[in-house]
Amino acid sequence: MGATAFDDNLRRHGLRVTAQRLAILDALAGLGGHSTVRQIHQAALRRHPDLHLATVYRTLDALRRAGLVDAFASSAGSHRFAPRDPKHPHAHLLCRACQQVNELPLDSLIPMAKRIQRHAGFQVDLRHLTLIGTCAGCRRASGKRTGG
Amino acid sequence: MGATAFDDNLRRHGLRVTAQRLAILDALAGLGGHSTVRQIHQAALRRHPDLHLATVYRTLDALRRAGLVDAFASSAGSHRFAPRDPKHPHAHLLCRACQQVNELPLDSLIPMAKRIQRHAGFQVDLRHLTLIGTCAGCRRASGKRTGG
DNA sequence: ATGGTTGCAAACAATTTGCAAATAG
DNA sequence: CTATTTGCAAATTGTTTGCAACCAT
Repeated sequence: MGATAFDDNLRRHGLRVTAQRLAILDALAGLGGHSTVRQIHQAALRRHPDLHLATVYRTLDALRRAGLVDAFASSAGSHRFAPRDPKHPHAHLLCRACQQVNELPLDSLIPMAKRIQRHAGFQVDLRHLTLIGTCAGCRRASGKRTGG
Repeated sequence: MGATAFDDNLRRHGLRVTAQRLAILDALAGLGGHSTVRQIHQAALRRHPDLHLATVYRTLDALRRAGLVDAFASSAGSHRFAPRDPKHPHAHLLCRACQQVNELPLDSLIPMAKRIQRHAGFQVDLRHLTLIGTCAGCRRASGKRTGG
């Protein structure tokens, strides 16, 4: 582990490179995304047993401001965080039934965003978009309604 | 009290008609929508000075389950509530800069929802949709970027 | 009368903050 | 060396809950 990509990313954004931050970035990458602060903390503890929860909050906030992670609010209490992947930008599909989060490539949404910007002057941030609804599985499980 | 529309709505959904609930519904209507629990409580206190905050939480939850109000999570801590208006269903545009919430008629979004349902099998609940971004005013105020 | 509702206080959970010690640059 | 960053504990804020009294039905 000859530290590298992470180090650079941090420094590039004017943040100091600390063991804690590397542990958190590593946890974020490992969890894959859509994780709660609690989950990130748990995962990062493996690399850095002393890591304090408050540090995770502060670090995630710094990373968010630096644009290294995306944050979004779920209706269920806590926020979720995901490492930002410039190669595969995506919005989120949050199933109200099973609380599972899936990804939706931005392509499907760009026309809508353009239309809204034209009509309402509002510039939608598609990376922070979370669509709430019912996933295929849960819809089948309950009384699959076509809605509308 | 000539009670009426509100009374009926409550009873129709199997809820008892209490002074507290009428005060809360009235506050919701007066505030117009997108209000926090705190705001609703404050407003409702005028009609019912003893109204306890816990009651507001319980009532809003009951109203939400009954489909009389919509709830949505803002990234800034607390949830927002709005009376549901079947005549003018709308999604929400939340400006990250000024925290202001505006409405967006669902028409603009239905094609997108249909496409997602077809492709991902995910049924989007458009009434709980909050688009985060930057409103026209704030975009002009700061450095209006066209965003990628 | 009887079960849904409320007020209250206390419990909970998520997040933030002040401060001294530790440390990256 | 100096400005950041961290650990910790305590404070804040948002929300939920147990329970006895209360009130709509």
